[in-house]
Amino acid sequence: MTRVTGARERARTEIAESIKAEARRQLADAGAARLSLRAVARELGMVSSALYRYYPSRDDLLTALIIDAYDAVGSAAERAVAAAPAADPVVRWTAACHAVRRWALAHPHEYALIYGSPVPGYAAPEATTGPASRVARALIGVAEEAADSGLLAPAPFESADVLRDAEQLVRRLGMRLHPAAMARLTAAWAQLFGLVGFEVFGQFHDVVHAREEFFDRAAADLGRGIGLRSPAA
Amino acid sequence: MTRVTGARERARTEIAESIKAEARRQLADAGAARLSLRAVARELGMVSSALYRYYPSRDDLLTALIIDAYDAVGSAAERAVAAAPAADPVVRWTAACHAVRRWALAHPHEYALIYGSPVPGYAAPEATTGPASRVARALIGVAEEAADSGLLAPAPFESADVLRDAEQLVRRLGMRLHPAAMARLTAAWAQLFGLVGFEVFGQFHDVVHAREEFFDRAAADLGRGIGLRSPAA
DNA sequence: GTCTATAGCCAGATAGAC
DNA sequence: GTCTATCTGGCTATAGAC
Repeated sequence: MTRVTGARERARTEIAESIKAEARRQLADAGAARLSLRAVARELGMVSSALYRYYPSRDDLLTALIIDAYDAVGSAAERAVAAAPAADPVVRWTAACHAVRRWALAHPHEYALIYGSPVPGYAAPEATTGPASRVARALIGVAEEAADSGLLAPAPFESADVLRDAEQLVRRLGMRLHPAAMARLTAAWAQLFGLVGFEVFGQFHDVVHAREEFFDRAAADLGRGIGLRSPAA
Repeated sequence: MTRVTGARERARTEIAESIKAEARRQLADAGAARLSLRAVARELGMVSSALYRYYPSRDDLLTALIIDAYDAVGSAAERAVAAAPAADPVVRWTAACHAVRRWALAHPHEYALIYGSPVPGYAAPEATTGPASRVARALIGVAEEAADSGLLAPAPFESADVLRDAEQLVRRLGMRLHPAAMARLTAAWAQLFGLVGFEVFGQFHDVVHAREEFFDRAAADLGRGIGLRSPAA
């Protein structure tokens, strides 16, 4: 009995996965706002009503795609940090930034789904917030390790309100970075996605050609801007 | 004859403007990807085919909206710079940043149209590039004036490729900023829109509450990061 | 320049047979 | 769980009368 259920569950999961895969493909043609259950079903040789057994509505399919995308870019950042040399926080930071950029350039439509314009009429449910914070967590982790090694310059004064936000945030994420450093990091986090977004969305067209070099420099500056220091040789 | 033509032209322009105004209103409900000529026509009490006399296709209407949006945010930035005290480049820079942010928060859907996810199937024509550069020009102007007053710290070394891009860009815009400074400014320009975009698109939800203060601090840091200096008291 | 009418599509969602 | 069929809407774009 368990085995049969198991097989069924497996088949169900596989179909659900292939639906998401096809939907991801179609994000490129239609964008999130025009993602169509019918078109996905058509392409899979299913009939549209059959899809509703897997995703009760278009928004639920969107939510699944969003969670997957956040997880993908988050895990790319985490892996980049883990693979970078432990000794140099600036290098670790830059590695995380490059991982985000690489993932975004490789998956521009999924990037648009999570960091681009909100989809009209769609409100992201709570379930997306965890995955959405993975990149930030990876960056915070780099800063925390730097602080542990004495390689994080003390952050300058911030206003009480800004500090309160930062403190709340650190607590909610279960991390331990100093609030003033967290405030600066929050700004750098947003700025990182400014660099990535402009490249992915085409604002650098005819403006920046040496993009990898440009980004590398800007990302390192961002890291140093939040106080990360390389160890003395 | 001229007068009659003039009146006709005026009526035509007025109708074209009201079409754009209604389309802007509908961007909020539908987003750029689902903007519908029919819905616009309906709301104006016209029939859809009548709209084609003013905008030969949906994309042409989109282009008109995009140009207007770039012009609006660009002129907001220009006016902010003009209104800021001439003596302090950091203050002038920050004023431009706040103007961009204010415009974006007041017109989130138009912001999404120009700085958000590309509209699938739509390619912006050349005519948009001029208006699109107005914000950047305003920021560059601040840096140039700072340099004139000796209030722009020399930019550090950049790679040859990055410098070449920056030089080309300055030339194409008909400006005169030093290429190394331009390279830094390009990064700051993208980062500014990272801050603004995250706020407008909801990434700061439950993350940053003291948003104006947070932004003010980050924008000033950005300006100082590209080398702007306040005059000695 | 606006109208009616039409072609030729598309969508999300549900009912009910099998 | 998949199917057919259907409801109820939507769309861009064009033809041709007025």
